[in-house]
Amino acid sequence: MLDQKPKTTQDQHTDLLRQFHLRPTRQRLALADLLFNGPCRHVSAEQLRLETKNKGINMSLATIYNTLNQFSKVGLLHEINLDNNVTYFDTNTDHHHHFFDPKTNTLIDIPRDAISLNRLPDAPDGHGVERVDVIIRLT
Amino acid sequence: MLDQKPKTTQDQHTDLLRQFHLRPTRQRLALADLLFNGPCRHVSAEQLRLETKNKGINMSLATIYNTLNQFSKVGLLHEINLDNNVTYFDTNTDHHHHFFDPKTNTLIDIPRDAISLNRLPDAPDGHGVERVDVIIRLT
DNA sequence: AAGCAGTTTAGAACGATTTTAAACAGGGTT
DNA sequence: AACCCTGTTTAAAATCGTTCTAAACTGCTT
Repeated sequence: MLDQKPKTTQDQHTDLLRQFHLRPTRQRLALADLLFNGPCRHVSAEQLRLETKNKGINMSLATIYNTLNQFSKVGLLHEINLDNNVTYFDTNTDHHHHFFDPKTNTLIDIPRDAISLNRLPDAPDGHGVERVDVIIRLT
Repeated sequence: MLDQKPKTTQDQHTDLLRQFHLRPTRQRLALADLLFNGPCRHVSAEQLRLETKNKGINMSLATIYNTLNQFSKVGLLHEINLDNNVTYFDTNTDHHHHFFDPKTNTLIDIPRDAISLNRLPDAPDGHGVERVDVIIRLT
């Protein structure tokens, strides 16, 4: 009888990356680990650079940018831009909304059904609606 | 009997600037002319640089940035940030919403009452709601 | 006309992000 | 195992939008 090895989160991330035709490299797995274990996050490239550095993972900033952009392109992350012209990456890719605290540049998720949008205007001619984002700016 | 001179838009802009304790300089009046005559606009600093250039108005890019920031600070403009990490300035400072066409990086105003937001979540402890922005991303 | 504070300017500096071109590493093939 | 090909990573340079600097200038009051 063969031992059925339990699937580690590493293995899961490997599978995930392969699904999107991204090679499961050391760097991408390390970032997937930071991003997709635990609760949803809103992170910038710079924040991830610090986290990898603190964990002793060696990775260039360019790779972090490349990876975040690739993850976004395949739909594993969602880009968000705020006042400070820094791109944040949201690990929650469901349709949902945000509180935004401009003092701390912090985002807080709002589940989609916590806001009811009745009566939306028609999209201009030749366009459809891709997504509706509500940002509640806090004081 | 003295001739009552009609008030030019220049004069109006001069008054406007004085109201906010901004000296009506040549450069600020030129930008006010581009921004506040005609319909509402969503412009970037770079767009205004081109417009002034094309009109033969000499003005450094730094002045355009300074002026746009000052106008925003006193409430004559509203800043908006989109995907491309460029700051746009909205001459419509009423509370309203936007369509956004990511192909052309274009914003289209939506009057406030064209969208009805029922049921908003409570702001997190210690915070109030400053503003609610709805961005309808077009295809 | 004089003087002062506020304004403009060119250019340097800055921070976030992308590009470059060369080294490297998966993952198949033999 | 060694080999190869292509995709990936890398450090460094380049780019882009924006802000800062320090010197020149200009409204405005006296």
